Amino acid sequence: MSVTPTASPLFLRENEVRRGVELLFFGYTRLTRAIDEGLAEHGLGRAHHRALYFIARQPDLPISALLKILAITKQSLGRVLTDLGDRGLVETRVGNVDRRQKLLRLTPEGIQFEAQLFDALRNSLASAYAAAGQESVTGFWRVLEGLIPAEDKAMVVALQKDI
Amino acid sequence: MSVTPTASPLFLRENEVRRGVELLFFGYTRLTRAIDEGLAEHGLGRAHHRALYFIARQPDLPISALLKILAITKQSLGRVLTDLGDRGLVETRVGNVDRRQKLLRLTPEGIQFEAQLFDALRNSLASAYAAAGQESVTGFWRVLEGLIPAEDKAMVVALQKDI
DNA sequence: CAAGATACGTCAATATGGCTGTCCCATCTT
DNA sequence: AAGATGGGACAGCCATATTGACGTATCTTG
Repeated sequence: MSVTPTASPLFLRENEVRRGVELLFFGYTRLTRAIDEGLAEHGLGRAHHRALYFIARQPDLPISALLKILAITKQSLGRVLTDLGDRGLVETRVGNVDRRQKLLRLTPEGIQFEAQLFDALRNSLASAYAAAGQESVTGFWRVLEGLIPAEDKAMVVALQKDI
Repeated sequence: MSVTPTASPLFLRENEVRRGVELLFFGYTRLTRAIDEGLAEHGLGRAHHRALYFIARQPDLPISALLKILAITKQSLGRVLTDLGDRGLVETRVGNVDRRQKLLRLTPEGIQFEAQLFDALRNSLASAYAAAGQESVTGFWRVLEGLIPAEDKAMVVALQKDI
């Protein structure tokens, strides 16, 4: 420990914080752009991909769970799910434990389409992982986890528990 | 080196890739939410903040440079800059080397407002950094840098060179 | 100097993805 | 039987992005 008194690290890191803000902005937006072309082929947008992605991740997800994940309104999600249903990418079945629920899953075409989009994400992320090295990947995850508020963390962990 | 042949790491990391996709999604969206309240007080949105942020970062930025950073159209940026100008947060001056250019900078009110928004970002990011530790922060940066296409990297480096 | 390229502004039309508020129905819980 | 919950649907609105076309001032170059 240094003898020199230092101000709280929380208030001494403007440069590091700006760097993080900028890298997050560029990294996130560039990653999402990787799939725009594939989406446009089906006349879909990024909102559709987000739904598709999380349905692929947790088949038989109830609508209420997807609403929590995406943190948008029922109406906004409704339009997206209608589009995906119309294109035969997503289907619903009645919940077996609670018949009010509709459980979402991808159709075979939906599975194939999501996999195609995921390939683009994998190409981008895997090459970033490879360039940075495994220790960096761990750090990448740790920092991002720290950005997720405590009340949302359980949701994210649930997505990843069955990996 | 293992004797067992392994497939290319670029195609064996579905779990790691999905984890990255999800953490980036939640981390990025939660970080951006941290400033919504402050923006709403002025009737502004996230698009305004992005402009404000990069103008704060590089005073006397020409409009063309901001267009490249944000990667949106002139028309979209035009509205944002009009709003910021109307509220007295941003001002322009004619370029001294090239009189066609308009150099953007924040007014004193703009500087103060940007700093207020930045405080919220700093709180979120600094606590994530602190929880993860410095080695993690380095990894976080490295992976995100790997997500930025080569043709955009110079732009990001330019932002950070004067840190 | 004339011609073309560049920086910026602006008009009109359009798309996407969010929002609020309200109301409804089916089903589960108590 | 009453209330809570899961989901759907209506209407209207807002923020942010798009394309294409055109105009003007200024810089660069043959």
